[in-house]
Amino acid sequence: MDTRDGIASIGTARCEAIGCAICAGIVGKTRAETSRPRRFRRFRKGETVLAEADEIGFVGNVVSGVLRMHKTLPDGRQVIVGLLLPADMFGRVFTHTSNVAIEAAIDATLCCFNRLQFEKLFERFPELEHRTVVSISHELDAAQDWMLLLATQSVIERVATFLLILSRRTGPHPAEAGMMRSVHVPVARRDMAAYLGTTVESISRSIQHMARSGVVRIIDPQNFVILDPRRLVELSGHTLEEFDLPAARLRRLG
Amino acid sequence: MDTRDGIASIGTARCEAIGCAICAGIVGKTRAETSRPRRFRRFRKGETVLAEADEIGFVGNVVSGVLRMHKTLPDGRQVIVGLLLPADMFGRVFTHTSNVAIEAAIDATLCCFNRLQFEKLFERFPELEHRTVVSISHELDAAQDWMLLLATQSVIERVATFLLILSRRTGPHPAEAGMMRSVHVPVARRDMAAYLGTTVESISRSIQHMARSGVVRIIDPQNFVILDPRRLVELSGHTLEEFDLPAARLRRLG
DNA sequence: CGAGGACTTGAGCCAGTTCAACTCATGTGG
DNA sequence: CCACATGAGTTGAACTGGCTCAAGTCCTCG
Repeated sequence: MDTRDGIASIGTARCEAIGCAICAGIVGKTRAETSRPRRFRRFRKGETVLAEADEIGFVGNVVSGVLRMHKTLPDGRQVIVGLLLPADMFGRVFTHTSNVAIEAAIDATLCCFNRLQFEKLFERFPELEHRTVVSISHELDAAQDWMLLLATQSVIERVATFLLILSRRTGPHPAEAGMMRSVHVPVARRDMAAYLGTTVESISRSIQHMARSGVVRIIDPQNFVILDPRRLVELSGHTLEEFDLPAARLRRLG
Repeated sequence: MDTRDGIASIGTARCEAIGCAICAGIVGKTRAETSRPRRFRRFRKGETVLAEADEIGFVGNVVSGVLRMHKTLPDGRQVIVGLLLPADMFGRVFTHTSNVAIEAAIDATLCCFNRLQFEKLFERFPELEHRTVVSISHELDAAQDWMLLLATQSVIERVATFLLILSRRTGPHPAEAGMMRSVHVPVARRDMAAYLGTTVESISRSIQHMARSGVVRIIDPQNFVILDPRRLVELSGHTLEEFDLPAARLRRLG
């Protein structure tokens, strides 16, 4: 089953640039044939993409911006079960109603497909369904990792882990030497707290503590420089390898 | 895409009885052709089915018994990220290494397929891949529900939720009237604690408290009778509907 | 019968929550 | 342009749910 030769991305430049899993999975001779069902949609910060228990009308992936998926208990307590960054898929195939609410955490552009049309594409592009399976699998992996974090880790460990994950996913590629890693947190404290299963106060104390002890420098509430990656990893309770940080390349920054 | 006419379960009586998602998804004229790659395997309580970071050699589903999936931090803290009951799928397609360790929580029989052979079946039986997508989606839903539980709920709420979920999944079908629901917890306190992100002591205190206040009756440490389903649901922080418990049918038992 | 494991119960302690006050940045209307 | 409101973030102080440690019971198994 070698399909690699047949694969040709038919996405726009933007979709190609971010490694859009969906568009890369669509194999077709003509651009027109395959790009018809796709539609770009913009959502402003705070707008709802899909409410909890909503009919799932469309699926797709994030082109720019950040989406947050959250769940709410009857009494109002809520948790963010995932942040979706560019290239991540959202929505669910073969599923009528959503298990989570999806909102734009900041202004976002989405590459959307009608769900039923998207499922129909599986017939012509089996590779697309395989990619969908892999995408959901990764989301499940992330959810299970997060369960470990929520069930066993202290607040400081959670914050450290969160910064390291963001650093790996969104940070500029690490220079060969130097390793001046800046981290941009794309959401406010409130969302961070809902994601990490704690309160804004505890988040604030953890971050200030890490700053006082020289592990990170606070540029502004949403931007940090990781001064000491090794110690940040120690604080996270994980190992260097889990964040793709080879020990050989790390050194302390002044 | 109407494949329903073509679907014929080729599983054994046992697979059919439990609604085995995989075997039901395999469409074939001859039993021999499709049942070849399948193999039943038995695992004794405590045996490892798949270790964390292991090569995923086979996938399949649970025929009888219970599997536990768990993750471990470098320092040894661990959490159970899921229990797999009969009819649940285990393993991961299109994935080389496992994100979780899988062990038999009690003696278990598994219906196993070589992973690569299983993926090959997708070509002939697209319905099988669809079912796989749905299966992973349900696992993701469960993981997200659990994140809500771990991030926001008190220990008593978690225990109540756990009992209600087990009651729905494994309990005898509720009589039209009476609703004498007995719940069998298929794992020991230690596993319950690891699943609910707490300690055996806290689990014990919660259960004893529910017994003292007349919500459940303790038959033995792993068997309970739900005396007051309504109050158990209240304790869980959820609503009746979330556990398929129509209010009209519930009444307090003496 | 003794050892070991599962479960329960008690008592003290602490991480993290809650509540409250304060700073600072942003925006709005007179 | 200032007065004021509003929201985000930080910091302090007190409280508490659940953890830790310790002891005890009960059951199973060799």
